[in-house]
This record gives sequence, C-alpha cells and structure tokens, in this order.
Amino acid sequence: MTVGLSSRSRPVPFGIHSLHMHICAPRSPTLRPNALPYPPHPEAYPGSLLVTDNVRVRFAPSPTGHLHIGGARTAIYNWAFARHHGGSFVLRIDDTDKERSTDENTQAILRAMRWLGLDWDEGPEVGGDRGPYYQTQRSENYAVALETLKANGHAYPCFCTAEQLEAQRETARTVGGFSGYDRTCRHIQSAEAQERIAAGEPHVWRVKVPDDRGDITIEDAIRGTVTWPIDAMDDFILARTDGTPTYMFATVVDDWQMGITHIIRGDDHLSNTPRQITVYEALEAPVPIFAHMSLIFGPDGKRLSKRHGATSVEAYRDEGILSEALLNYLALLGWSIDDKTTLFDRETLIREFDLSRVSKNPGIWDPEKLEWMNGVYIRDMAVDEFVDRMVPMLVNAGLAAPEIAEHSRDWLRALVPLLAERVRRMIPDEIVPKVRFLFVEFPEMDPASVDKVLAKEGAGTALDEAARLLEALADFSAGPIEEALRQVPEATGVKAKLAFQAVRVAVTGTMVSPPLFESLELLGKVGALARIEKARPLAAE
RNA sequence: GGCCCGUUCGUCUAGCGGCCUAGGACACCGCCCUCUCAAGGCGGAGGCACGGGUUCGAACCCCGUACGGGCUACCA
Repeated sequence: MTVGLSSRSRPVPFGIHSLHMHICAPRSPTLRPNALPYPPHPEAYPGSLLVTDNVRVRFAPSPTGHLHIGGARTAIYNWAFARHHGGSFVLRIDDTDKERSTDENTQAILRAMRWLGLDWDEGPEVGGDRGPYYQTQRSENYAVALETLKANGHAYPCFCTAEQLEAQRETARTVGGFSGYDRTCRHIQSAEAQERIAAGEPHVWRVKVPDDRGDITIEDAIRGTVTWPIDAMDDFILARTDGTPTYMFATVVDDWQMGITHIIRGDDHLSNTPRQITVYEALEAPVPIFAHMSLIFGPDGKRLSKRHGATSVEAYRDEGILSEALLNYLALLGWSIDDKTTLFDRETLIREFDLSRVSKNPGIWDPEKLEWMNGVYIRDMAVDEFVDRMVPMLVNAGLAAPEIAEHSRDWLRALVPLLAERVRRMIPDEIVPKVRFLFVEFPEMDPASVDKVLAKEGAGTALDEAARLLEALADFSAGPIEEALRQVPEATGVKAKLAFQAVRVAVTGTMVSPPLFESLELLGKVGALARIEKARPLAAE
C-alpha cells in the first residue's frame, strides 16, 4: 500500500493561497510502512528500518546559542547518514524563538558546521527548492496547514485560560495519572465556537487526538519498537493565541513539506514523537522514519551543559582541537564501526555509518579521550600545516617575526617532528613554552633545574668536555652531535645521565625539553656553545 | 504522580543463546625503549545493576526491582 500524496488527494487544496512554492508536497513519497495513512493498524509499522529510495534528512538547530557538542553530534549523524545513502542533508534554522535567536548565532552555527566539514545540500546560503530554510520565513505554511486541520476536523479552538489550565494541571497531578489537557473545549459546539471566535475571544487551536485511534507505535531505527497508549495523548496546542505555531506543529509541517524521510534527533524528542505523529496523520502526511539517539551527559550523569565546561564546538576549536579529531570523537561517542576501530577519517565514517550501530545509552563526555585523539591527529598532521599554525603563536608571543614562515621554513619544518609528539592541543600554551629556548639569545634558567642538575658534582666538568667536543665538530647535526656527547661520560667519569642533563639545562634552561641532539642542531654551533659558556659559572665542578 | 527510554571495566564501546575463563580504546599501574618529557612496545588491575523466570545452556530472551534520563509549557 502506498501513500497517495499527490496534491489532488489532499483534503484541502493547498494551492488556494498561492503558496505553491513553499508547500509543495514531497515529490516521490516512497516511504516504507511507517508512512501509512491514518488510521493505521497497530501492526502497520513493521520493517520501517528499510531505507527509502531517496533519503532526505535535516538538522534544525535553534540559533539561540552556538553549535554545541550535542547538536554537532546530531548533525554529524544526519550528515553521515545522508552521505552514506547518497541522499540530501538539509539545514534548517529553527528561529521561531524570536527573543533569543540572533543572526550572530546563526552565523556561528554555519561557521562551526563548515569547520567540521558538514556540508549541507539545502539550507542557508546554498538554497534549495524546498525553502525557505528559516522557520520565521515559513509562517504562511503553518497557517495553511492549520486551515487544513480546521477544515478536516482535526483541530479545535480552546478558550481555556492559562489560569484554568494551571489549576487543572495542579489537581490532575495531585490525583495522579493523566496530567494533560482535560479536553473541555473539545465538546463545544462548532456554532458556539464560531461565535466566540467572531466575538474576539482569545483562543488557541488544539489537535484533536482521535478517539478511535489505537495505541501509537513506531519502529525507531535506533531503539526498535516503541509504543504509547493512546489515552495518554494530550490534545496539545498547535497554534498559540497570537496565531503562531508551536514547535511541535511547525516542525511537523516543515519536515513534511521538506520531504524529510528520516528524522534523526536526540532522544529528548522521543516522547514528542507520538504527538507529532498525530499531526502527520491529521495532515494525511507520510510519517517519516524516526531514529532517536541518546544525549551526551556530563561526568555527573546529567545532560551536558555549560556547567560542565566548554560545550560549544568553536570553543573546542579555539582550544586547539582539530576538526578531524572532534568529528572522529563525536562520531564514536554513541556509534561504532566494529569491536576495535577507534580512529577513522571522514570517508570511512560515511562508508561505514549505519543507524543500527548507534547505541541506545547515553554517552558521557570525556575530554581526556578527546585530547588523546587530538594528539593522534596532531602527530598525523602535515608538517607545513603544523608550521602554518605554529608561526602565528610564535609571532604573538613576541618570539619571531611573521617572515620567519618563509625565510626559515626548513628550519621550522625540522622543528615539527620534535614538537608534534609532545603536543595534545594546538594552542600557544602547549607549544610556545616548549620552543621558547630556540628563539631567545639565552634561555631563562629554571632555578630548580639548576639546583637539581648543574649544582651536582661533575656537571661543570661535563660541560667543559661537551663544549670542547662540540667545538671540534665540522658537521653540527644531530648524528655527529650525539656521537660527540656520548664520549663525555667516558672522558670525564661523569655519569651519562648527569652529563646529558647538564648540557640540556645549560642549553634549554630546564630539565625537560625536546630531544637534546636535535635541539642543539637547531640552535647551531655558535648558539649552543655560547649557552654552555654562559651557564658554566652556575655549574659545580 | 503519569507515560516513555536506558543500564557490559572509572569512561566510550564489542557482544545480537553455546565462539565469552566477556574483546578493543581512553584513563590508571608496572616493565621495556631511552639524553629529559613525550611517543611507541609489552604486561597488569578493572565490568555483564539486582532478583526471578524461559532454556540442555543467558551479558544476550521474558517479568519484576533499583538506579539514571526524557517528556508531561500558549520553550524549542
């Protein structure tokens, strides 16, 4: 059985308001069983995990803030699903909250999406033939859809005041059991309703949950069969007193008119699903396939929020996390390829992504693992990219002029391997302190290091011998340097550890540094010897 | 309160009735490598929430309980 959703089968023609462009129905509604028209049979939803011929998914962020980690993961799953199936990834801006939505936020979200490499096929800035892609520009569609429901008897006006409703809820809750709207206004005769509306009495419009509908069941692509008893369904509000649609209504109208086939979203929407299904059915729209992914929690088991630290994608970017690492980490938080793969690139994600491997339980945000993964990607980064990201940090720290990127490119490139495996985030704090000694005439001497190393007996002797041997080197590169310094312990009787550490402290100022021999090479013979000489007075004999 | 979802090492997960004396990764501990720090190699500790069923056999199926989460707005 297929769903006839050509415009002629719709109960109320949409074309009456010359809104055709905005409300064209899905062109080829080849949805599988989940898309049966109302009224469905309880058994009418099997096998909905099947993928439709033409996958269309959407990510619909609300520009009331930046793109956060949880939203990004939802976007990634939608994007990967679309790419995997060769479908379309639609970006829609749910900006109906006019108070809190801002254009800056929208821009920030688009920027973060691009940074993560999540390109959209339809949406802001790229357009598409199911637009507009901002909810605030789609209000006529909701109005028309509401007219449809008024006409086919699936919506009714409600004149109850907020106070009445509050009181109702109060008593319902103390009694226990159902706490939704008591349907008082559902029984008002339509003639009376018309009069009251005509008289200007404030009212909202509610959906009329059918009495004869069985329990609502979906085959969630992630959670499997989920059923809600019909008598727990609320006649929720479709349109507010001011005529604007509620989220629950607007989102269904949009998803329907945009031909969305699979709704992949956070499971905070799972409980909203049956409500939305009543709208799809009232609209005689095909019901898409749902996939509810679990949320990301903080370490305390609560939904991730600002309290847990940085939650915005761009904050992680600014803290030196690479987009490849964040994408990989986020994709893996709640999804897996197999029993061992943890590192994968974008192409692999697309090739392997499958909703059936999305886990049902919530994942806890683990910054430690993200950092580890970021380190892996840093080590894997192209040398020139590393250089290009490092130079501005050096410039900002006052250690180098921008021109260094050109005239000392090879020298900088040589520095990268020494640094990359010691860096977990691409930020100045991680990089500048480790290389500072290379960019100053003489390093600042760390008192603790001087005390623990140079003050030891034999340090001075080792330094003298090291200086002598290095002085004699014709080829001042890491190999010969190592050969030379290896002779120091034998020649002086100073223990190898101390000898090397003495040189390290003399040259870098501290006990911890990048590899010694390579560092000396980067410093050059003159600079290295000058440092040893300058530090010599600090050393014990 | 009602409805819904979830529960495998500290964390992310593999497992979809016998391949499991439960595998991998992060973190942790130890050893190795080693000029420090890293990186890397090797090894270790650590888990099926609990209780009943079903079955020859259960981490896997069913039912309870506990705990966590979501929804229950003229928010999204």
